[in-house]
Amino acid sequence: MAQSDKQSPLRAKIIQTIKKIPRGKVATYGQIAKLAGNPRAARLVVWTLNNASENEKLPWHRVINGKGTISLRPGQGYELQRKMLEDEGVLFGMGGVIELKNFQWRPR
DNA sequence: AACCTGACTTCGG
DNA sequence: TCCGAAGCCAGGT
Repeated sequence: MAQSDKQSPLRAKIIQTIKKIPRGKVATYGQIAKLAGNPRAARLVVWTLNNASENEKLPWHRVINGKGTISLRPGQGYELQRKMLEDEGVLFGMGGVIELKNFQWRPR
């Protein structure tokens, strides 16, 4: 009853989750979506980042896709994100692939 | 109101 | 293992 929540609770949840990603680690869109409560909201994470990344100061660079690669395209922020991750200690393999088994954030 | 887009994920061939 | 299509959520046009 009572639908007092008109805003999207997921959006706030997603933001909080991303803010919890520790430095030197990365998380996937699906992972964040799942932690936020909707494993199917991977695309919602994208939308949220684009809208709140600067407002909430989110570590958007720590969010990558499930393949372990940066989803951004060269010239669209790819180089920047990669640089920021490398600066935190995240290593890239051939093809710009990050070993998730070593760098993926694991909340407990 | 309908269609399209977006830094995705998952399944099938 | 790689490629293509479908599914998902919300906002913009």
